[in-house]
Amino acid sequence: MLIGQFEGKVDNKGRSAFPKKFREILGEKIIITLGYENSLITVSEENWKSLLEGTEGRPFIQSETRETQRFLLGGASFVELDSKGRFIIPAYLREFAKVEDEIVFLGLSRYVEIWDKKHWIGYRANLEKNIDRISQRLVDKNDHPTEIKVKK
Amino acid sequence: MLIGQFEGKVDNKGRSAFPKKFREILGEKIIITLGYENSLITVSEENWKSLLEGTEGRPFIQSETRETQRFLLGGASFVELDSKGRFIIPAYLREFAKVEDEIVFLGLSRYVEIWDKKHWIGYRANLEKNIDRISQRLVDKNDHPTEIKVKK
DNA sequence: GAAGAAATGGAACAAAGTGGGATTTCTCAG
DNA sequence: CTGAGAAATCCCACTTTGTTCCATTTCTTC
Repeated sequence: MLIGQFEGKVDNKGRSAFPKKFREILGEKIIITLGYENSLITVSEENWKSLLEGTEGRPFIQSETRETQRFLLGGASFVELDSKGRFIIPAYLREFAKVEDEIVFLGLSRYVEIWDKKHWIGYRANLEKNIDRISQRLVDKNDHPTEIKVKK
Repeated sequence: MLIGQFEGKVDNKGRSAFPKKFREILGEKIIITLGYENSLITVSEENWKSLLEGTEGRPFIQSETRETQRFLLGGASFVELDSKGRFIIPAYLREFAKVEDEIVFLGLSRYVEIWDKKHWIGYRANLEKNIDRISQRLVDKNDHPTEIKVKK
């Protein structure tokens, strides 16, 4: 299970070392794509493929299909770790996540999020301030099943 | 499978270099035609026909069928890459896609979309609003215990 | 504190991208 | 039918980028 938080950095060639602990679980071949709040998501190849099932073979003349595919396929990249466990974050993803120098790897059960460190610190500060309220809402929601289906 | 996105440019002779990764999959002879949202579609000869599925075999009396086919078929061009992997986007397609200087190649499984960079950035900003909905599926799927594939 | 493993940074090498110029082809006018 | 001009194509060389490998430093463990 992927848990914990590790810091890393991106060198001047865009290279970044994947934390050892995570590497053992995710494998050498990983998929990196756009995530929430301008973070990046990395998942194993297997998990990625299982997500794609059901999106393939759909008529591309439907606009919904096109949008989903542009996001899932056009936004994702297949990366391999080098012999030292390093990989290159594609330029457009670095741009998206506003990655500069220092980054943070977050183990979230089955996947790993990558954040720009400054961005993460700012986000976390906000999160900690509001965690009581957010958790409370989560509890409230779970106590009222009828409200769960509300998804923005 | 064609995934990821790459940036490219059109030189002063109208030439563009097709990204290496895509070239290896598509081959040297490609078909380029009008796409949706003012993008361009490039596809290998083999996949061209399967791409048209969904538009064929429908009653010809439907004007939508005729129009969709005129759009896709009538706008198609056959292009070959030069020894350096470069090709020329036909003038009418450059006009259609409002291609100026910088372009973006999007790998979408069986075909590649080409966008004017500025146009893509604008479109993507809108697309990112859907990130929540789609990313949630990626994460949800990974959290379902029944689907976990146990790794060493 | 020493030995081994891992992380980091840099240098060297290879590959791909870019631009310019020369040659060929095409078109249109004389 | 022929020649000039423009456009397209080909080819070569330079620049930039990406990749691999190696050496040094840092961290762990015994």
